[in-house]
Amino acid sequence: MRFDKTRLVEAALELLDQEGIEGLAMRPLAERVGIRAPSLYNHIRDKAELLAMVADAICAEVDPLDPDRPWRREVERMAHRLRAALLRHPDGARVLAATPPTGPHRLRLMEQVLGAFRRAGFSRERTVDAASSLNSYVVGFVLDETQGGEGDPSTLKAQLMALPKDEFPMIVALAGPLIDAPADRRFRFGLTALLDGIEQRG
Amino acid sequence: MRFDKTRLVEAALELLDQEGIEGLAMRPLAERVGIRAPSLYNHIRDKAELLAMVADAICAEVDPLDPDRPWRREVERMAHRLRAALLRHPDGARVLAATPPTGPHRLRLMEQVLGAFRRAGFSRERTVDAASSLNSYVVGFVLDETQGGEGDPSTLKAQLMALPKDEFPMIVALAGPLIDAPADRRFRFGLTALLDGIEQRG
DNA sequence: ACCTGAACACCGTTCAAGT
DNA sequence: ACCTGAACACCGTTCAAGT
Repeated sequence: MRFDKTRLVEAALELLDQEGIEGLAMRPLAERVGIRAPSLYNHIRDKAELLAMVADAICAEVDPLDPDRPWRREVERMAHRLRAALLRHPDGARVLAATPPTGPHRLRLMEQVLGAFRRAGFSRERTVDAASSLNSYVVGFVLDETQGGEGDPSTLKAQLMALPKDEFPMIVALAGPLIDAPADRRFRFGLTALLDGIEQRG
Repeated sequence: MRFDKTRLVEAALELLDQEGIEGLAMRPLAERVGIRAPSLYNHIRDKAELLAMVADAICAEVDPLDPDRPWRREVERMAHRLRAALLRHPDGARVLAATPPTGPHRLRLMEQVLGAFRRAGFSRERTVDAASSLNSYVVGFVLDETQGGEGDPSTLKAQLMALPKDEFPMIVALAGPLIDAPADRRFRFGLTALLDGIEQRG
C-alpha cells in the first residue's frame, strides 16, 4: 500500500506548517500523498476528522508530565509545553479550538491535568473547573497571541498610538507595553495568577 | 440611498445569528441588503473588514463599566457581560478570535479594563499583563464552551465514559462532571481564581 | 458613486465507473 | 478495497461595462 492514516496526518501537518490552516485543503493534501481529492474519503470521513487528527498530532508533541513530582510545577510545565507546541505550528491554536477533544494524545493531556489537580486534593468539581479554566486560558492566550489580528504588530501599534487621547487615554499611554510586551512574560503572569487563585480555592 | 454601513453590519449580524459564521458569506449578505455580491466591495474592503465590523457590533452590546465603583467588581461584571454578548450570537467568540482589536467599541472595552487595573494601582506592565490574561481567559472559555466540539454533549459524554478505564481513569471517573458541569459555575470559578491571583500580584 | 454580469481560482463533497 | 473524472453547490474577489 502507498500510505496509511499516519502518512496522511503527517502530510496534513506539513501542509499546515507550510501554508497555515487556510492552505490545509483537500486537493493539495491529496496531491501531497499522490492521489486525487475524492480518494481521501476512502480514508477519512470528512475534513472535521482530518482537523481532529491534526489537533491530536500537535498534542502528541507535548511530553507527558511526571505524576511523582509536585503537581503545581508539573501543571505549569504542561501549560508551557502546550503553548510551545501550539506556537510550533501556524494556526495551531485555531486547530485545537476548532476540534472536539477526542483523539488519544489530547485525551492523555486532559487525563494528566485532571490527575494533577486530583492529587493536589481538589474535589471532583474543583478538579473539573480548574482543568477547564486552565485549558481555556492556554488556548485563548495562544489564539490571541498568534491570530489576534492578521496585520503586522508595528502597524497595530501605530494605529493604537494614533487614537484620540481624550477618548482612549489608557490605550494611547499603554500602546507601547501593549504591543511590545514579551508574550512569554504575559503568558507566565496570567498562568501564575490563575494557578495561584486555583490553589487557594482548592 | 438604499443603505449605509450601519445597515450592512446589521444585516451581517442577522446572518450570523441565523446561520452562524459559516453562513456569513458575501452572496447571502448581498441578497439581504438588495444588491449583488460584487457591489459589497463598494462599501467594504474585504471580508476581514466585515468580520471586524461584526466583532465590534458584538462588543457594542457590552454595557460600559462604572469607573467610580470598586475595580474588581466592575471587571468581573465586564467579563460576565462580554461572555453573555458572545453567547448571544452563534460563533461570537470565533468572530472575536478571528479579528484584530480595532473598532471603537472593542477598543472602549479594552480602554475600560486597562483603566480599572490602573486605578487598582497596578504598574503599566502589570496592567497590560492583567488585561491581556483576562481577555484570553474570557474569549478562550467561550470558544471552548460553544465550539469545543460540534457534536452534541451527550454523545461526547458517552464517548468519554466508554474510554479504557486503565488508560484514562480520571476522564472516565469525571466524565459526568466534565460534561454536565454548569458552564456558568466553571466560568465564574476560573474568573475568580484569575482575578484573585492578579490582585495578589498587583 | 454605485451597481451589474461574467469570470477566475478556489472550496468540500458525492457519485457512477473503473481496477 | 481503493482509485478516478466529472460534477454540484458553493466560496472571496476582480474587472470591464454600465448608469
